[in-house]
Amino acid sequence: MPELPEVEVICRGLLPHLLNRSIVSVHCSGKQLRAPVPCQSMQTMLQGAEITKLSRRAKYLILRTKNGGTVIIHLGMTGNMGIFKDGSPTKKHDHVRWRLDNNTELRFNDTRRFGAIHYFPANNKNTTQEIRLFFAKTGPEPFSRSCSVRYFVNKATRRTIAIKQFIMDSHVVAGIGNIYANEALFHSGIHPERPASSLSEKEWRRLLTNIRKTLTHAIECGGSTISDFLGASGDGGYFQMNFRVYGKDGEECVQCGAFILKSTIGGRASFFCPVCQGTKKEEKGDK
DNA sequence: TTTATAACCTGAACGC
DNA sequence: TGCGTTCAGGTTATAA
Repeated sequence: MPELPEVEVICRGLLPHLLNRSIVSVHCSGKQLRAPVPCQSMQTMLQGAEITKLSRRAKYLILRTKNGGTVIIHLGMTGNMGIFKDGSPTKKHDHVRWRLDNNTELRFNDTRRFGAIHYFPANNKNTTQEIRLFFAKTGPEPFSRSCSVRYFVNKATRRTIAIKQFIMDSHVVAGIGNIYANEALFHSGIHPERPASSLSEKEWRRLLTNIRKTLTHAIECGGSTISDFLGASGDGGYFQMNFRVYGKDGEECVQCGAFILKSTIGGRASFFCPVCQGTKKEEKGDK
């Protein structure tokens, strides 16, 4: 389940294999992802296009070509990308293959087809504007300066939604999924069901610090391997060894020894320590 | 405007 | 062993 760290790891892993390479052809499985794959336009417009940039925004990979075309890829729940030798056996659920000029292929594999591929053609004068619009509602990157304590305090004003759902909302802040929301809240000692507006400035500072620390550490570890995710190298990450609460229900808390509890918040499995993370109500005297 | 929920999808795990 | 059910979860659309 690729979240920001996993997408960042894939991006860094793919970059040296893609930069300055030209796309020879594009092949699609014909199966629809979350949105229809723009196969025909990619086949027409990307042929011979040189890749000049690969970057990440939120949980999206952005591939740019010299002729101005842009491919935006979301890995969904089970999506993965990797470089393979041309002609090597394809796997079930390989949905898009970009053949490169050095006898390799960039492949997009997605078992559950929750992923998405968007293509903004080179000859469209409004491409830059369209891409800007595409990300217009996406919140700031957790590492950016605009993602500050003040930003969160303002954004959370009068919001009664659970803090865990709030930080997982991509319109609020980009890239935080279920795993890292659970972990960051644990490290901050904040109950996941606390209303977003109930956090004090001090708690927001602690939470923002821990979101950044958790994401940074996960990137350094190569992400987390939870059933589906493999980095661009084909190796799994090992951040899951650092999980303190995620998937640990019934186990003892590493800090206090209490049993980790599991509940459903916003339809998502949520894990927390009932002692270290206090209660659903705001901390006394912490406002 | 905010919140809640359903839908999309496949495979693993589980119970019978 | 085989079948049916449940669960996992990011994003979007829709309803309340």
